[in-house]
This record gives sequence, structure tokens and C-alpha cells, in this order.
Amino acid sequence: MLQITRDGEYAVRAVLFLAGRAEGALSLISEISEAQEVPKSYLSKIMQHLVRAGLVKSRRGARGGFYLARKPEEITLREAIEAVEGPIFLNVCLIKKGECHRDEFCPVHQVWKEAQKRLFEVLDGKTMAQLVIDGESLLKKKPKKKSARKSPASV
Amino acid sequence: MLQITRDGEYAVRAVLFLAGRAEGALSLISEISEAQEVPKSYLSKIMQHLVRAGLVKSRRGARGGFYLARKPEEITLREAIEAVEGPIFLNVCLIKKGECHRDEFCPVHQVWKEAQKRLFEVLDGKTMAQLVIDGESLLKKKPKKKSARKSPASV
DNA sequence: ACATTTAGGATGATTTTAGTCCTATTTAGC
DNA sequence: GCTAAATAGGACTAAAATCATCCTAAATGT
Repeated sequence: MLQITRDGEYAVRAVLFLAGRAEGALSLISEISEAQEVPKSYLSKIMQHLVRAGLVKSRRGARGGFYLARKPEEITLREAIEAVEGPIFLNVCLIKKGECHRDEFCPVHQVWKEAQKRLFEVLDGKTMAQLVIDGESLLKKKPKKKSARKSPASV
Repeated sequence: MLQITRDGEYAVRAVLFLAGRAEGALSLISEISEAQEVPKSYLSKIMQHLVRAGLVKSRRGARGGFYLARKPEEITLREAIEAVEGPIFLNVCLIKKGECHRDEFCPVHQVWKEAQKRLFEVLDGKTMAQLVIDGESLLKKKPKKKSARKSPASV
């Protein structure tokens, strides 16, 4: 359907949450679940994928939890998504050469290639570190609704 | 899965086929099906969608068939896809304001917005007319495999 | 030992995907 | 008016994906 799944969305939320914690700090499934509004049992599966993909590390047992395997500056949005969804291909013809035998004479193939490249430019261009910063300024700018724009002077 | 469906792919193929015919010329399901390698009975459904979406017109009965409702210059790749797949939204948060209540403080939302914009730039930027031209030059350039490059001089 | 946490597998409801098939309707031509 | 040729449209289906839930096992700090 040309739309990321809940898996991808939830993975991004989880990684972003961890990126917002202090380096190496442990977060619980229940914490992440609540903060990011992801069903706890579902998130459990997502976290497993993220661990296996090498983006997140875990510690079992009491005082266990999850933390990022790498620095937030070194994890892109695309990586977080692909960690759980697998590699992105906008069309099957992009999976690998020969996957679609029409490649050689199909003019649409090149367009998909370009489209995917552009998409990746955006997704690769955002690191978790940047997203944390973006998130912080969003919170500052919009504490409620319709804030006065430019020099409040609200007195 | 962040991938267009067969519906979308087949729709593009069908519209592209019609765009390659003379203006107003009628094409049969069986012709399009064979040329574009789409199962005939499946294509039948696709064509219905394209007609209802207003991209293609049809004539029933003997000597009937399909033809483009508009000039190939006026049909974009995106239109062909959305005619059968419905509007594209890379993430549910882009469907409409309020669809995802995290919008206001979610830093990822803006990235999806940008990614979708870039994708649309590519998909909107290609008309069926252009694709027909692209297809023609692909056929000229690669008649077989590994053609000699630059000034054939093959005598 | 025990409480706390993640790991991993089994299960399931619902929707989507990718078709097929049959009948109805329309139309051209004889 | 009959008939052959086409599309229109609905019903049906198998398989896979989506979006979860639940239970047990294993690990670990106190």
C-alpha cells in the first residue's frame, strides 16, 4: 500500500525514545510503551527485532531494560524502519537486477529508481539525534494551541 | 509495506500502453494483457477502476475497447497509480490533520511530510507522454545485449 | 530464593493482495 | 432481430500480511 506499517512506526518511536534518554540509560518496555503509546505486548516484539538488528541492546532480569547500541547521531530514520520492516523497495523491480525482466525496456523502472533515491535522501538525512532536537523545539514552540506569533507582549 | 501493489503497477502498464497508441484508438483487454504481461481477468478489474477514475474511457460491445480519456501529456504517473490504489500516504499521520494526535509534538511527522513531497515531485513529474518517449529510446539503445557504445562502425 | 525483566514461540482475528470465474449488458454488423 | 464481440460488475477464493495477545523460558539483581 506504499505506506509504512505499524511495525516501522513503532520502531521509530522506540528508538527515538531511547535516543532521548541519557547515554547507556536503561528503559523498560513498560516505560517506552506508555510514553510512545504502543501496545506493550506488541512493543515487546518490536524491541526483539531492534535488538537482533543491532540497533538496540538489552539486559535481562531485574534492573534490566533496553538502550541504544550506537549513538543517536549514528542512527538514521531509515535504519530504524528497515530494522523491523526489512529493506525498502518502492517497487518489486528495485529488489535486484533481474527481479523484473521488463527492466531493460520499461521506462517506469528508472522513475522508481529515482523516486526511491529521493525518499532515501530524506530518510537517511535524519538521525535520531536530530529528531530529538527537533522534538524539543516542537515542545517549546507549541505548549498549548495557537500561540501568539512573534514577540508575545502578552501583558 | 511501503511498496506499490500489483494493482498500481498494472494500472501504470495499461495506461502507458494506451498512451502509446494513436489518439482515440481502441485497445482490447486481450491486447493490453498480452503486451503488458498482466493476467487478463485481473486486468479487467484494473481497467474498470481506471474508467471509474476518469483516466480511461471504454466502449462496450463488438469493436469496443479502451482508450485514454485525456492526452498522454496530461496524465502523470502518480495519477495512474492513485487511480487504482487510492491516494498515497507514506504514513497514516499524513492522511489528514488530526489522524495522528501526536502530530503536534512528533518530530518524525515533518520528515514524512518532506519525504512524501519529494516522492510526489518525482511521480508528478513524469507524464505518460514522457514515459512513452523514454520507452522508445530504451528500445533503440538496447536492441540486444551490450551494444557497442558510440559510433557503431560495424562494417 | 525471589521478584523483575527480556526472549521467544504459539496463536488468532482481520484485512489486504492477487487473482479467477460467471453472468449481465452493450454494441456493431449482417 | 440475431449473433458475436466486448466491457461491466459481482461473487468467490487462497495465501499472505497486519496487528496484535498470551504464555513459558531464561537471565539477573537483591
